[in-house]
Amino acid sequence: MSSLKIKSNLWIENDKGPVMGPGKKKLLEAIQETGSIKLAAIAMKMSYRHAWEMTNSLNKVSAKPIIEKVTGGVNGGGTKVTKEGERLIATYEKIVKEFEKFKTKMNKII
Amino acid sequence: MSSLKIKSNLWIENDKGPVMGPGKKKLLEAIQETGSIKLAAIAMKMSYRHAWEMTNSLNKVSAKPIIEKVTGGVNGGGTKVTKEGERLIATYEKIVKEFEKFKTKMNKII
DNA sequence: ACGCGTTATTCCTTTTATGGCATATCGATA
DNA sequence: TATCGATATGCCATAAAAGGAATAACGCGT
Repeated sequence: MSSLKIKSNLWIENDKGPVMGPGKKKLLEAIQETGSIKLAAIAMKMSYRHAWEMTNSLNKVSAKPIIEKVTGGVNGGGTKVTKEGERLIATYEKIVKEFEKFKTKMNKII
Repeated sequence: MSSLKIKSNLWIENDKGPVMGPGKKKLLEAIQETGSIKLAAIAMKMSYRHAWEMTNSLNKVSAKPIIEKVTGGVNGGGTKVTKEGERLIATYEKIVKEFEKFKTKMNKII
């Protein structure tokens, strides 16, 4: 046992680029709760611009839409996470959980 | 089985900061082969400055020296990887190898 | 004391990332 | 058609990272 610790960034990619990581996961969850990118951004204390760019890259990268955006209309519109998006979040959570186990195991041998 | 793939950066830290990652590992190996930071930098096609900063941060971060540098003297000096450095490289390799297994396993379930 | 080749460090330019701000766009509703 | 609130997007200022070039420092051997 030493003071050394394994660290990592972990994310999911497809052939078009990164699909899910810790930042996008949190943002999607905030969107699920608030129903809009704007409110999610406020809740996460990030700029709308940043949040929007994350959602934009999400839909660029995925064949099936991860979020559904409505522009205009009642209340100006809003954003929802699709079933596919929920599935992605769950998959990512699963991987992160397993990775935590892996790190615990490996930290014992270094 | 999908087209999704797990990606990651993996490195080792102690309380002072990052100690070993893919870039530092390659640089240390090049230093082992060449005996100097300068030649290692040339071999890796990176600037001496960049290579030097990496070695500098290595010794800042580690209690036991990872590399030994000699300034001046015959042939101008040189740099060697210590036993501690070799141990670190080996540890990192071990972790990366195990992590590759982990990724293979996880990629089957996503 | 000088030359040599390497490490060590400074300075300044270029590039890239970050972020705010303003504004256009959109579409149901009144 | 005017309003409203959210999405969509461009512009520019600033910050931070990266990089190159030049040069100082070092110490053994001659």
